[in-house]
Amino acid sequence: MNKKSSTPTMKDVAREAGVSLGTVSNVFNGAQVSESYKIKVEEAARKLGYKVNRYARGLKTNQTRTVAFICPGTDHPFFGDLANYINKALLERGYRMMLAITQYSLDMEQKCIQMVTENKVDGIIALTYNPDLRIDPGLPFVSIDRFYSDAVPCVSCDNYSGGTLAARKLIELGATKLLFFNIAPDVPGEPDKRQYGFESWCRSNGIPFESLISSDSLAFRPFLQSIRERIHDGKPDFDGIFCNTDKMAYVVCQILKEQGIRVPEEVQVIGFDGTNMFGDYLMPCVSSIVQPVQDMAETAVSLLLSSDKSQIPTLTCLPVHYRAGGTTREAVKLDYIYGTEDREQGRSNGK
Amino acid sequence: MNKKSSTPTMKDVAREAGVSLGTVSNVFNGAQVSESYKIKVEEAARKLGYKVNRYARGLKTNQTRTVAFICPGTDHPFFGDLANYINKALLERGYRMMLAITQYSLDMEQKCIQMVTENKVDGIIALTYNPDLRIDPGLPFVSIDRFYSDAVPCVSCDNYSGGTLAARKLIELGATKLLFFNIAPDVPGEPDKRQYGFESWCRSNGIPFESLISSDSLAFRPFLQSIRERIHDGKPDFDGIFCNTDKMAYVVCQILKEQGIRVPEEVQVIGFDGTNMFGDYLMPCVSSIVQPVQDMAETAVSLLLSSDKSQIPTLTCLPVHYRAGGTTREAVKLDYIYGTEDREQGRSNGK
DNA sequence: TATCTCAAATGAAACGTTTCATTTATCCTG
DNA sequence: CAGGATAAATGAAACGTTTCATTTGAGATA
Repeated sequence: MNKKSSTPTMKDVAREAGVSLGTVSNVFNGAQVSESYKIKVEEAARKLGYKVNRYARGLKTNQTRTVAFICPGTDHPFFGDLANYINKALLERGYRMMLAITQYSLDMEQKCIQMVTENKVDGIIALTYNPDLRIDPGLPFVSIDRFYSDAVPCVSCDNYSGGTLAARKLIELGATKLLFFNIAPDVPGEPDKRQYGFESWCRSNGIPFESLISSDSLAFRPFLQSIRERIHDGKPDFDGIFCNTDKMAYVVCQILKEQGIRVPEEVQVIGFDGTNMFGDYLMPCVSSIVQPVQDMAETAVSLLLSSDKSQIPTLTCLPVHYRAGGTTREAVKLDYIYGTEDREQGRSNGK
Repeated sequence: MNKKSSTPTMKDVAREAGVSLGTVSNVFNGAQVSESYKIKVEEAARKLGYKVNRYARGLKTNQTRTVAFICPGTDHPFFGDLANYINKALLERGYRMMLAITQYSLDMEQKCIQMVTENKVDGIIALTYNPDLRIDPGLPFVSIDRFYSDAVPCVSCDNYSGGTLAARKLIELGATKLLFFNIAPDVPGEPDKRQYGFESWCRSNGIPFESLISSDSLAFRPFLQSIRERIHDGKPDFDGIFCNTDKMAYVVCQILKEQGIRVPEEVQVIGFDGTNMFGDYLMPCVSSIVQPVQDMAETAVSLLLSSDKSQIPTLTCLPVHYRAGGTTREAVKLDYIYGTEDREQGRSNGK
């Protein structure tokens, strides 16, 4: 019956409907077509099971309604959430997300840019660490958490205020001598400002504090070592800790527990990220400065897709807030599981 | 200088190198080309900054070296890990992953299939729930955790043995009366076998048990309600709980805590998934039956890409194992943080 | 009726590759 | 040195769309 068994093309649809190729194209692109022809074409397309060939279209139009998100991995809850929200925001605007994973490798970051460029994406949102990234000035690009240049808009949260807030909260909740923990990043980035905010607030308010920065750039083991050295047995000489990430906060809590130091009774701990594992159901979680992940995703997408390129801010810092968890001494009893209806976030599918 | 300012094509490279179009193509596809010509072409390509146009190539070859992974979301640690490993396995084989997120919506599952088909992927790996999914028999397809038909290979873990193992472990660790918790799935799937394995082992060994299945299909709230009803105040009439997922296990632990029941002293809890949040650093985590996520990813990829389609098993069940966490009474003290060097998993970048 | 207008339909050309039937060059063999 | 065999290079055609200059035809106008 069919001349060929392969997937039907517009030409097949045109023949089936008894119209020209251009008309078929016009139907699928919403151009001016008389109602009767439109119906004929749509019917033929349905009958043949026609699907547009995005490669032919992309070749011709040179735009793909696809945006790349380059990120270290989906294995970390923060990145996983971010990818999820960016995907959502793009979908709502009629775009597709192409995810490129770098596995925390600086070389891969450049390769991913190359790859997504070959795929003719209409823009790139990137969470990268490589300071020497070569960015094509012709391709819309939004960076997350890393400032490259005035030509590359950067979206981050208000890290500085987050640091300030953490210090203030710890003091308000009864701590008197503070510690800051971090792993030294090997390239500067927006998150560094958490420390500046923390230290600056402590200084302004005459609060004694100490910052402990594990030197070895990106590995976690030396970090464990250095905090274990700092937290010697017996009575600790501090009672409030601010960690640069939630993950570090969990580790610190564990080490405190090892040493027989009770959290939050003796020492209170605040992390950063607001990691929302298992929705809100992982309890008790670490107290944390919450990044507005969804806002960041939305903002990155709308900046990238914005048509008025002259109006785009160089750096956008979105507001953070504090979320009480199980590692601080809140006056009011926590009430997560009994929480209000709006905490339920759609279907969970039992997972 | 340049005839046109747009991105250079193979034609431009051919002109620059003083060779024919076909030769340029041969160079980039590893066909037989003399060394001197190869060098000329590569030099010209570098000079012009030539990048292959995947849309032109895809149009011509009708294959894209891209595989779609359709999954509910990257916000759940299990899916996030899976996506990460599938991406890795594909990359190692010279393929790219295209991620399509369904947000747990059955309609979206079909739309995602449509979308990735338009994008001419070479195959699909899907973690879906819709029992009526229309699957193109001409396109390689591997399903995860859901059996569709003999024509669609399914990869899962050994859920049945996992259920068995959970029951056995609880008893070995001193429990005497067991409980199983789950949310009733609205469509059957491989994970259902966890319950069968659990119950079957209990029956064979004369262990008293009870299975509590929250009826409302996919929401988490009724689940909370039903376990709270079951766990009434005072002395519980059970001392071991197996939960169908880690997330449920965390919730159950939290509710037990609310009721003043100590874990693991009075009641021990085992979950399912082996969720590896923050690498291995979230401690103490829930005791769990660990799914071999990486193996599952590798297997799905190699089944999909296997050239000998006649040899592909209908159902592949990969072995699970038990991982002690903080919710069971192990004889030996846990030692995660002090663990051996091989627990460190590459760079963590401070996140 | 002849002419003009304008919307609708047409179909050839182009997008940047790969493919493959020819052509050209090189090296042996007798 | 003629003839044959092999390897390398060539360039036109094709992939399935979109685009756009052109054609068609139905009303409206004179």
